Amino acid sequence: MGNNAPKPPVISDVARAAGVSVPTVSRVLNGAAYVSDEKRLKVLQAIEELQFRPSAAARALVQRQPKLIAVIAGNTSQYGYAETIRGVEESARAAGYTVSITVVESADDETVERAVALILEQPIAGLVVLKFDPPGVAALHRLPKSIPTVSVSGVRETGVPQAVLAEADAAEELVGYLLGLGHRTVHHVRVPPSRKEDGRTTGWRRALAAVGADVPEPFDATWEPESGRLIGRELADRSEVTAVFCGNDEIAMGVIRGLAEGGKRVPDDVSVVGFDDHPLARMWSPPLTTVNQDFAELGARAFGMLEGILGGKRVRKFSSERPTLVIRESAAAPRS
Amino acid sequence: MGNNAPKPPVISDVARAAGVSVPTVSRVLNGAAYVSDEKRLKVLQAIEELQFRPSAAARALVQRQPKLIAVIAGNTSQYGYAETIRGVEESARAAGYTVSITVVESADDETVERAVALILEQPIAGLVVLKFDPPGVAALHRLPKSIPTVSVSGVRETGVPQAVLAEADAAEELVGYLLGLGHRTVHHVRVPPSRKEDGRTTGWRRALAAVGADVPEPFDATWEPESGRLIGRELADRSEVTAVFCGNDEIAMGVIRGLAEGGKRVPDDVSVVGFDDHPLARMWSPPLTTVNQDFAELGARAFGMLEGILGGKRVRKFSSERPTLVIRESAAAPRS
DNA sequence: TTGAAAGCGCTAACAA
DNA sequence: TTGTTAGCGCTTTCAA
Repeated sequence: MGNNAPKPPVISDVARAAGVSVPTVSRVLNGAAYVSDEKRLKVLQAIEELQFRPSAAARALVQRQPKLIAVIAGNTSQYGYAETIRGVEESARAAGYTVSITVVESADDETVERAVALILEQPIAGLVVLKFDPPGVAALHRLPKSIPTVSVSGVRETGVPQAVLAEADAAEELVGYLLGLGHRTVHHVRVPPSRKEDGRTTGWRRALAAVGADVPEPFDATWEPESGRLIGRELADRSEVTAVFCGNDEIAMGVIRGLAEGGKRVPDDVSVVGFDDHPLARMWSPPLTTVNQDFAELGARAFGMLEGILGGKRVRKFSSERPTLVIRESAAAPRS
Repeated sequence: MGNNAPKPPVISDVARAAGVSVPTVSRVLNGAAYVSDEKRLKVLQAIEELQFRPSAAARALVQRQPKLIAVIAGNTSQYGYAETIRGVEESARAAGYTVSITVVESADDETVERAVALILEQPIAGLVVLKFDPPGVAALHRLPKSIPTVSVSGVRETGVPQAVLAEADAAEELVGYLLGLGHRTVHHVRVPPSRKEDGRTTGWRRALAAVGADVPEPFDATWEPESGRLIGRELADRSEVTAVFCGNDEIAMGVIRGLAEGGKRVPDDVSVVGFDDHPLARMWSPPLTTVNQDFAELGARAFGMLEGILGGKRVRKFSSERPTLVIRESAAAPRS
């Protein structure tokens, strides 16, 4: 079997059916020039009858403005990523663009190169790169400068225009809050950083420095909550830890579970805070103190910048937003 | 400012630079026919120098086989959706395809029509429709049959080829387990169903019928854990409920929180089970008893079927997989 | 208001 | 092994 399907009608079929020339059909398609009502009607009818859909490929070729935006990301199902992508997709769709997603699984040359090549094989109008992690950063470096690009990140950096979340400031505030509760210092479990150090970690360091607190060695988690659980178990055995700042809520949940398995209660024995304000954060026991980040808005903003560039507008280098502290019940004063 | 960027080189630029004809360049590009090593080298050099990338639009136009797969979904960030999309993307990428995502926000005609039109404006090779919910189902109905399509769902249905999860069987097993624990009946909180009734609900009904238990009116949640919390609060006041089967883990977590707010403990006062085996399910307190569904595998399977169709192969109508029960600690025998 | 002609960047057929 | 010639389906001149 296979392709015995009747091949789709093309513009000339419509023209013939309507008894007009091809350019006339094109004109009604684009609503561009004057077409007599009579012919317009005939054309419309023919289109309807034949179920005609103009070929996207041909259009892209001749118009030189594809309606496809490519998003490059290190992963797609992690909360922050998924929400950012949702924001991009939603606003892109409203503006008549489709979005493609390509994940770059690791930062090694071959993987990055393959993913980039794949993307460039598509007729794309522009790119949004989620550079929350090393693969994203690596991909950004491989991209030809000739394609309009916007990046999305948690820290300001020079380069392409960027939609950014002021994570460092928010993290500093959050850790400052913990310190204010009376904790001597705050331990840190970080998620995979985009570079040597990401905004969350920087903010943590700044808060500790501000009060002259000890700066303990951070723990490294992966994106999996399970890695948080393992770290939680370790933490449970360290009697000096009274407060833990986790790189995101999912890791915080894992850490809390690990702590529980190790016999420690939150927030009675140790305070644990997260980051992102995941929808489950407030359902957790205890409800998580965290920082609310509007990733969907971030994605929308990134698309907005890209749209500006595509429209030939002058676009600001940065568009940043400040996350907000959300105090719930997973942090308390240390036991005296 | 805007487009003062030098426009990208095209194949004829390469041909000129390499001192060969355009088709020769095309030949080395596609590795198709014989090209002398000498010319091949020159061409390769020219390509490198000019940073030439063949136009995807032109290729799609002439080859009639675009390398883009469109995924249509009711949402993108919900766990099951996100994972399925990841599975599609991953296997598509391995096969040299890019995937685009379009969300259909509701099932109303206009929304569906707009989304479909957007997708059809792209040069797509095939479609994967996630019909876990009404928007997905509606979209599927609007799609022209001329485009190779595969759907993904929790229940077998005729129509286009389908990758399916045998949710009803798994739900039946899970509810049966609860009944086996000694519960008189099991209440049900369902997530937005794809049609009048989805597999999870059907399985629940079957399990109750099998033992002649009462069939209480199900509760309807949205995709938001918060809706589960609200329902949990209601449930807390109903002393006859001893076991609750939730449509997914996130809702289960919300329900448990609501129950806790209403003074009920899980599983001591009431047993609650979820569905999906979300990565956070085992981190929860208590760890959630649920059903493991391999959505990524489901997505991969869907792409596999699509690839088969595109390759002109004969493809089976269904490809199903049986989820597995995961017993943890959120369910126990009822208090006597 | 309309049609004829040209061309977008590429690949496929056909000679040479 | 290579170049010449034709399109792919559409939009955009340019005349009429």
